[in-house]
Amino acid sequence: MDVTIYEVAKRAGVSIATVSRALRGTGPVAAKTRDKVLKAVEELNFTPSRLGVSLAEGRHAANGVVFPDLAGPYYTQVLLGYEEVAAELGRSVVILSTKGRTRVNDLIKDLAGRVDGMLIFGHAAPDPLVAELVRLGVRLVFVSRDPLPGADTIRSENAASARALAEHLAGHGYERFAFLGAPLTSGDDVDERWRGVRAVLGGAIEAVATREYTVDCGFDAAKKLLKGKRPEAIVCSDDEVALGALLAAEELGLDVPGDLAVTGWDDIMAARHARPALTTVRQPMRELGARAARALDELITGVRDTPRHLVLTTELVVRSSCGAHPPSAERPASPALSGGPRPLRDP
Amino acid sequence: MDVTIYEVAKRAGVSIATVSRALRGTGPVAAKTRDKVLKAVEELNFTPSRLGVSLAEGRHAANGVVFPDLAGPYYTQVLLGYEEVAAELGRSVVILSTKGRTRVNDLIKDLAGRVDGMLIFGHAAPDPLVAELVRLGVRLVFVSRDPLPGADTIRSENAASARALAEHLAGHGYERFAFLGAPLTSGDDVDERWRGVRAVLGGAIEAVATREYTVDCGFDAAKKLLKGKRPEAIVCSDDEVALGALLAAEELGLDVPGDLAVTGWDDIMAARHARPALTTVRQPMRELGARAARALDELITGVRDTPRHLVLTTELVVRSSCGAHPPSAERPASPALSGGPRPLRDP
DNA sequence: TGCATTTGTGTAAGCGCTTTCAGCACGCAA
DNA sequence: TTGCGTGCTGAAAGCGCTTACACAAATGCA
Repeated sequence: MDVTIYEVAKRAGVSIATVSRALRGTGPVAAKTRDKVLKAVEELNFTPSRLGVSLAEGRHAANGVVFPDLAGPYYTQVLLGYEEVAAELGRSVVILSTKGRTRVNDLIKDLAGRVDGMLIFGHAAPDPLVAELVRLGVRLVFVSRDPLPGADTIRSENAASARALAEHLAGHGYERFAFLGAPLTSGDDVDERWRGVRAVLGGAIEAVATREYTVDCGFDAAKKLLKGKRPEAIVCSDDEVALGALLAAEELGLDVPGDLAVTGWDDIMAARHARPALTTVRQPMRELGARAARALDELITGVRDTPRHLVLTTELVVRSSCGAHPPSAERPASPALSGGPRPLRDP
Repeated sequence: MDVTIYEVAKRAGVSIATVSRALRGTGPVAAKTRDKVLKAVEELNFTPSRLGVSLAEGRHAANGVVFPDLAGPYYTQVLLGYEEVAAELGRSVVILSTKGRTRVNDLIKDLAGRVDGMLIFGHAAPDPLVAELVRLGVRLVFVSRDPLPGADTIRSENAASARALAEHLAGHGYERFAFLGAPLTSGDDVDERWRGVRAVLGGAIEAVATREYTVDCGFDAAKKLLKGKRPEAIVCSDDEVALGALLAAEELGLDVPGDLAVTGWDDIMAARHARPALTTVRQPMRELGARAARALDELITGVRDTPRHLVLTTELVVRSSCGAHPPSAERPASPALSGGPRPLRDP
């Protein structure tokens, strides 16, 4: 990768300006000249240095993405949606994982220096730093957090879906609930879900924290919870925690949904395959990433300069883990769902 | 991000060379001068442009990674291990997913132009392109593929582990086997596993392809397979396919391991939580990524310039999906395991 | 005190591109 | 013939840094 535009120019017997024009198609170049240039490029196997181009153009043609960890399908799916669209827009994606890192601020600032803008998951970057980045003019898009001045935010709807889910469970006749995977950060997705279910169930639901939103942590927390005076239904912060809860129930010899109802959130692939199949709320993870990439592109190209806060719709996916339903009766949308998530029976 | 070193120099009343030296600690700078510079840097909130630095230094301080998809824990874990070490070495990570992409060659070449070296999973890059990259002097490390001249390769041991697994299954007395998730590419990990088990089981095992290495595909293929004259044991290409097979068995009312033994590969988190818990071969996924990052660093810094082919050891993890074992008898290593994977009973 | 080192700083030459600007040659209408 | 585009090309000025080199000032030592 060290043949430069000068060597091409020399070989083609033209100036570097002409080589550049011929290659990018900017400005007029005589057909004969272009051929000479392309021939030289071919022979020398020339690829323009990305650094030279970026420095001259004043843009990186790269986006960053900051996430806490890549554990589980959620981050992965969003990331894939993001990368796909970014590639389509001619941008590379630079990743940064913050979990367990020291000097996160420096890492994020360094990242900011090598991209035109970045996607940040939830609260993966500390608020003061975010403010500084905004002040410096870094283009930012946040996923899964509360709106924030000066930057775009994109998230899936949580509150209404959570209320719908809670009402569905209440419709089963349950009276004692637990919310497993209590929010560790206010303003993030899980926090909204918690507020949503609590708005419906009030004092009938208690919050139980898990260390992380993983199967293991869900398992541990659920086991502990179920050994005490156990709830009739566990609403989990996400599907992974819910899978952990299912395992804990099985280990304790509890039948789901007979002895205990369990619900998740996200509708990851494993939710459908779980036994029993998991009632959950589907959020469009890949689309979240894709939209974020497009939003970022708009900010970078300057098509738009005022922040926008987008909320994607979700679907309540009723399967068997929340309790027995009449075998084939199509469930009508409850009033609470209007304008919110559409309920959906899984085949 | 648009205050330059010139403005800092002006404000501090020194030359840009001095600013650079003060900031990087190269060359002598009087304490008083340094303070002036640092003060100016602080006041202007200066961060050196990554592009300027890279262009001058002649290095990107970034590594690439090319994978087909990010589906499932395997790629994710390797990626995390890689990113962690790369960050530790002061390098960013630029990702590129190839699945479903057109013009993959261009994407990879573009990536090559913005990094100092890259990690490529299996056969995610076509061989002719790889040859060209090697010729161009791009530093490359491959994960999970057969050794290849001119580049490092790192993989987990497959053949011996596969033989050990096959012998373990044979020890259960099974006589009719299927290998689910037949290799689509010769030379990759799954291919080695298939060769390994076949070396032991010979004609007693038949290969069954799946479209991809996912739970869904494993489920579909297993269902089809189990409806015919079914084998007594299914050796799966990886854990995800195996989880699909478990689900298919359940759906068909087959007891695992009573009616059918199933094994996986990788030991992803879900393997331990599956019902029944999955017998599998553990491979050090994060370490694979971490080692790749270090190997790449060696190639880039020039500490080493001859390719190296590394094979990490694996562990046979015997759980319940392969058949009943005496409750607490520690399983001795079979002779076939010497030098190969260490067997391990999971609590 | 004189001379050889250090030490500290600035100048300027890159690094590999893009793009403005000026200039040249040509064709065509006046 | 003059004048005026028009099409094509090259020189050169950046883009934001690092660093070799030159040089002045400060220091060490006899």
